[in-house]
Amino acid sequence: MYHPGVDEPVTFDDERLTVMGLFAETFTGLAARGAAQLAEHGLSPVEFEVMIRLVRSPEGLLRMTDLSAQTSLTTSGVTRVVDRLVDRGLVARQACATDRRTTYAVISDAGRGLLAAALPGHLALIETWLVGPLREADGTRLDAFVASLRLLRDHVVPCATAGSEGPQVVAVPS
Amino acid sequence: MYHPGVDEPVTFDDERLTVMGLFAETFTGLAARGAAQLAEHGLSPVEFEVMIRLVRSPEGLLRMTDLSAQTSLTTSGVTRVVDRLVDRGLVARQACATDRRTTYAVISDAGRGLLAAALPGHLALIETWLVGPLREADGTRLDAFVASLRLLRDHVVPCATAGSEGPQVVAVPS
DNA sequence: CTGCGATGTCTGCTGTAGCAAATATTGCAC
DNA sequence: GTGCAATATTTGCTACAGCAGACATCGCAG
Repeated sequence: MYHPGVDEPVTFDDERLTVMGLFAETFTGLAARGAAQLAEHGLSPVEFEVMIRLVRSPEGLLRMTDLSAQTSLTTSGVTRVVDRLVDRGLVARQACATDRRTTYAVISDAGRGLLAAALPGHLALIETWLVGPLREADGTRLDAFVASLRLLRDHVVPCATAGSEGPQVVAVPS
Repeated sequence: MYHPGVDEPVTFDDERLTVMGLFAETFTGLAARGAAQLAEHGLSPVEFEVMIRLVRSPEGLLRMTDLSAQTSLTTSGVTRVVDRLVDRGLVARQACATDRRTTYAVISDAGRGLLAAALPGHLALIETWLVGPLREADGTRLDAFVASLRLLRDHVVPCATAGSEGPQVVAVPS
C-alpha cells in the first residue's frame, strides 16, 4: 500500500492546483469556442494566428522565422501551415531580393478577404465570452484582469517585451 | 476578391483581439513551463491531468468516460493515455463488477509515488509564475483574478453545448 | 578568394489526438 | 425471451506539430 509518511503529508488538492486548473479550464473553453467559430470559415487557430500576424505587418509580409517567433509554432510548423495556406491561395511565398535564404510569406487578397469575413464573428465571440462578462460584472474588472494578464505575461514570457526583464530563467525552480 | 466596403472598415488590430492574444500568450507560456517541469518526471501534461483526477477520486479510480469528461480529452484520447500509463505501471485497468461495459482506471502505488514526487515542484512553479506575482503586486489582485476566472469559466464551460458534464466526482473547492 | 561557422528553410521520422466505425454490453419495450 | 436503442470502450485512419538532420546561403576572418 501507499505510505505517504507522517511528516510529509502530500496533499493532492492544493489551492494552487485549483487556480491553475481554473486558468486552464477557462482558457481551453474559450479557445474551443474560438476554434469552432474559425472553423466555420475553414480556418484552424494556428492558420488564423499566422494570417493575423501577416495582415498586421507593414506590407502583409513576414519572414518565416519571424512568423515562428511571433506564433507558438516552430519554424517547421510554420513551413507546413504556410504550405496549407499557399495551397488554398490565402498566402503566397515570396523570395527575398537581398538574402536568398529567407522566404517571405505574404497574405493575398483572398486571405485578407477571408480574414475580413471571419473577424466580425470572432470579435463578437470574444466580446460575448471574455470582454463582455468582465465589463458587465464590475466597471473595473476588465481593466484589472487585463492588467493582471499583462503582469503575468511579462513575468512568464520575457521575450514578449524586449526590455528589462531580470531573470532570463528557463530552468524550473526546484 | 477583397471588398472591405467603405462604410464597414475592417480593422485588424481591434483591442479585443489584443486581450484574447494576451490571454493566450500568458496561458501558453505558463503551460509550457509546466510541461517542462512535468517532463522532468517523465509526465506529459495530459498524463499529469489524468493522474491528478484519479488520485483525487474517492478510491483513486474513475471510469474511462468520466476521465474524458473531466479532462480535455475524448474517450479515444483517454484510452491511449491510459494505455501508456498502464504500460509504465502508473495506472491499472480494473473491470467493473456490475457493468461489464465500463472499465475503471485506477492509480497504482507507483503512480501515487510519482505524483507525490512531481507535485512539490509543480506547486512551486505555479507559486512562482502565477500566484506569487499576483499576490505580491497587490493584496487583492490574486483574489480578483481568480474571481474573474471563475466568472468566465461559469459562462464559458457550462454544459450548454457538450452536455454530459454530469459526474461531479471531483468538485473544485472554493 | 577561400574556408568556415552562422543563419534560414525545408524534409523524414515519430508521437499524439480526434473522428468515425467496430465491438460489447446494458436496459427497456413488447 | 427478443429486438432495439443507448451506453462504454477500443481501433483504423488521418492530420498536425515537434525534433533532428539536410541543404542552401550568407558574412567574416585570413
